[in-house]
Amino acid sequence: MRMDSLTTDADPHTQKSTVTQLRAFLAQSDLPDDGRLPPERELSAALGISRTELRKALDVLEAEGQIWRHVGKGTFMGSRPLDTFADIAALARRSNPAEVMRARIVIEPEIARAAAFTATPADITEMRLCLARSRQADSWRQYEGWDTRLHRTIAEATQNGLLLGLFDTLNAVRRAVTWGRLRALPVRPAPDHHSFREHEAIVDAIEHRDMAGAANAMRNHLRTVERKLLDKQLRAAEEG
Amino acid sequence: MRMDSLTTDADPHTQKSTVTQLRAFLAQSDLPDDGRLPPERELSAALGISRTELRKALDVLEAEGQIWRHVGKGTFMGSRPLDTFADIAALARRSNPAEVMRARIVIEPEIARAAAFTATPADITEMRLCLARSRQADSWRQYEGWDTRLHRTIAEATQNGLLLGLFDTLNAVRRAVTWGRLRALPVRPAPDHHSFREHEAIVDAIEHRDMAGAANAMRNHLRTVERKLLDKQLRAAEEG
DNA sequence: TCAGATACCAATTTGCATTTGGTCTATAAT
DNA sequence: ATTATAGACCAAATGCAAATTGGTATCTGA
Repeated sequence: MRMDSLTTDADPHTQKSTVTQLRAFLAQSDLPDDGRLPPERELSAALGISRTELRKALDVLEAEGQIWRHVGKGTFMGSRPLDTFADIAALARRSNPAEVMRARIVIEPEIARAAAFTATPADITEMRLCLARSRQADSWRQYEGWDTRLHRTIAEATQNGLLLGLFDTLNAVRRAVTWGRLRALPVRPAPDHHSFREHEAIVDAIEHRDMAGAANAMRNHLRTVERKLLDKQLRAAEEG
Repeated sequence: MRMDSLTTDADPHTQKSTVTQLRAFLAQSDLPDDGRLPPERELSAALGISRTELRKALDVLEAEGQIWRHVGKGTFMGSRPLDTFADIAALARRSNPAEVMRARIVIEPEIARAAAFTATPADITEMRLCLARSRQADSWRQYEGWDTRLHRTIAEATQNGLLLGLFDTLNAVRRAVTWGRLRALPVRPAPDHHSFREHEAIVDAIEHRDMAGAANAMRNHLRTVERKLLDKQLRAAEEG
């Protein structure tokens, strides 16, 4: 450990003064709402210091967490916005089937409730179409396709693009999460498959503008799915 | 009656033939990996038919679910992929403050309900901390920081990483959406600001494991925020 | 009456120039 | 010798105009 590293830090006074000068400038200048401060080239000119020196001062503020920077974007006051967790793969890696199921049970009933209030006749027509097609499905894969589309149509019926986006994210994670794994069985869902009745109850409630009924029907449906899923995992655990 | 001699007329035979011709073309031409087929203008020229007629044939294929189309993008084979916009910026561009508020009212009460079931003592301690800090805030910016952290702590308390991820997405969109715009007023929130009472009601309910109460308190809080937001927009509209 | 051609529209993509933080180098200063 | 300065360059990000593309309306002609 060489002590001269401290002395070569040449004049702590100088450094501190530039940081102080910068702090003062930032305190008195009113920044735009997004907290962005001027580009380094402008700021250094405005402060009458070199860009190098300014950057050293900015390094200090960044280390203190006062500012955050990003190439091409700029330098901003405040703390860096949390990493957009919107990465499906990352979410899926951190999650698991049970968690996905719980999240669905939290989110989707409320989406159904909202849809019961905002759904257009066209939405309901499409829901009915999904119902019919899912009954006619020749394979589980086809059935799953129409099931997914029904749930998404309900999310669309909220007429809220953000809710639809959140639903899509949830759905993408659901598909990405590694389950036991979906069988591509040639057999088709039994005509008395529980989802048929449950799906119909949901669409009926939405059609009748029964918000509470829609939420309950969706919750009931997802809880049944959850139960079947847990049963399946148990059986797989016993067999495996 | 000789049907086959009158091929110039617009009978079902002609229409069907264009569809067949199109099918044959698509079968023998190798499309790029994304399944995109040539623009309508090119394709109609290549097939020696008018764009109108081609579009009618494409309409048939689309109804059959063989292809999907999107303005500005093109026409593609296969089923339409769900636009998985996990992209915050894209979501924000398509959304607006009112929509964000509605989405919060749909999602967050249920998150609070789940949190009331799963919150740990440590979670509740942190919520109380956020409450206290928000009361002590010197500026709206500081207050907003603690408010955001409180809501996120509640989402964390669900112990569900996926729900937390969805909440973060919602929150990121909320920040990204351009409002009237947040004032950087030097004044601090009044000591009797409505959010203080409402936040406390939420945390109280969570602490008492009162799931319905937590959901109601959160809904009540967000509805108040929504009302204030609308009032503000109205005033801004009148002034501007 | 209806297919065909044309023009226009809005959503989207593409390409290019600009901006911006990050980094390196040469020069001058001390 | 060290350091500060200025300048140049890079990659990421942005902004903008032009081109592309599916969708739609209008006019024409048979």
